[in-house]
Amino acid sequence: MGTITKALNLLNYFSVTQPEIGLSEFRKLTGQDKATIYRHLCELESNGFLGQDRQTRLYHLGPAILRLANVREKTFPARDAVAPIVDSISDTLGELVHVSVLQGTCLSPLYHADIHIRGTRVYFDEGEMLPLHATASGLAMLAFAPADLLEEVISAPIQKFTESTILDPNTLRIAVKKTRQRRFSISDESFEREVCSMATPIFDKDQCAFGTLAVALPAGRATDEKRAAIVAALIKGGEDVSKAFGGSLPANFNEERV
Amino acid sequence: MGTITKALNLLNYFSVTQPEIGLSEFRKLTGQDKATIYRHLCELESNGFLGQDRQTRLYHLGPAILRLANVREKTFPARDAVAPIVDSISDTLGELVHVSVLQGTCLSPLYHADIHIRGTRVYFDEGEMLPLHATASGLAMLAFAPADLLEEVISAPIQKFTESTILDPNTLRIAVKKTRQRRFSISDESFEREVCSMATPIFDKDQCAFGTLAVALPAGRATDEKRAAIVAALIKGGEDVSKAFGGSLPANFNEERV
DNA sequence: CCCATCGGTTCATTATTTGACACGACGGTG
DNA sequence: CACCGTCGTGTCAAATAATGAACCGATGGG
Repeated sequence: MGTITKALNLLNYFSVTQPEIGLSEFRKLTGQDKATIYRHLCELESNGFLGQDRQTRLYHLGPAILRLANVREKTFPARDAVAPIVDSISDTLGELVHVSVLQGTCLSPLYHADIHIRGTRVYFDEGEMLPLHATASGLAMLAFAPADLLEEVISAPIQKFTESTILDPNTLRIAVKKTRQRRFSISDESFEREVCSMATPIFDKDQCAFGTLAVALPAGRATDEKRAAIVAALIKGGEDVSKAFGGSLPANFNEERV
Repeated sequence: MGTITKALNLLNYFSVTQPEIGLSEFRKLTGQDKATIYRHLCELESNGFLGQDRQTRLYHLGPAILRLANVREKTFPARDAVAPIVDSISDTLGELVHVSVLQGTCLSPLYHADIHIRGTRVYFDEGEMLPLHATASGLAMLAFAPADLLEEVISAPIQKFTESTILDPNTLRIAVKKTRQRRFSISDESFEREVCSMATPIFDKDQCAFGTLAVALPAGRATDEKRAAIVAALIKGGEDVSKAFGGSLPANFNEERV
């Protein structure tokens, strides 16, 4: 692994729940040497990717990221492009909908539409990465990405999130295969308790799956009728989102269904 | 210069006017070896910081940046905090106002308020870095940052933007000193033709200057009355913005004025 | 058909990174 | 006070990764 990757990886430890991280904590998180991490942190800081609190000495994400995000959004308005589609699906279903894109062996949220109704709703954090093996989005991604992605996930240690998290490689292979046949995936509380989620892949202009469109709802609300509605919305929405990215569904995508 | 800095530096070449960059172009821009750049680009891409168009092979900023920007804004809502203040100043003055933060030897825009009136207005790009020696913001920054920043700027080659750009180190020193005395800086067409700009520093909770509040307007509109109004707005606004960041003005800041 | 340009790849050399250890400073705690 | 953990530095030999020149295949002109 190159030096650049190691340094950039440090940035991935920041999340909404952990916006500030100290040197010792990084050592625990990464297992790397203190001096190494420190040098990386300094270099990231001097480039504006990190900032440091003078009192607590804790590090946090820096302003350089905002500038880059600005350029990215102005020139590749992906979020703007998907937002109306995701919002619309969320409105009709009355559930949380999100679009995430593959980043290494995780999915990174790109946009999500919250719902504003009374009662329970799923909490979703756009700053948190989604694991491939435990989420509906992940299954949908694995099912339509090149096969070596699945192998990569299986070869790594598989983290357990709930009682329903798939831990066995073979079970995972079967779930992925089933997802490929159905064109959408289902996750019943495999990532978070009480949360049911369904997802479908989205494709770029080369017909490569690069992310997912997903719906997440409290398990108690996931009746058969609701599920059917979600599937319909996903199948239509998946195509819409792909188009919004300038992409299109693979030719055999519709026929693959069993 | 470390490997990490070199790689991150590649990201800085992206801007709204140049959202896609190819390998050869990077070679021209950086002067580095092609293979080196290529490896850096690959590593940045595999971490989601860059994406590549399969047809044109050009690189663009990746989605990982969006996620990090999201975390940053959710946890350190700097833009949200500053926005109302900047908007308000812009409204009362009827001119473009922006807040930028120091990043290395440049200023990186954090937020700006456009004006929506007929006639001329200054174009401002939040994705573009501002040089320290040629802008009002830069002078204000230099005047209140540690002295070695000025030395660093002077020791580097000084780029000429217009006929009025300060190129001579001593002239720059004098301008900085004057700015320190006045508490605000003026730039008459030293960065862009026909643009007059004025700025004041903003301070964090350690009373360290970390950025600037600035107003930019067409030179023709910069009458004496207008300038007086801008100075008043900057002096009040500088304190407001500093407070919004949880900071405050240095104790001797008001007394320094001559 | 030749030449230039571009993205991508290879490989031996070189320079950098790495991690272990050590030291000083700081802040909190018993 | 002594003790503890943490951050920030240094040093240094060994390991590793970065480097740049050369090379390849594809593409597009003239």
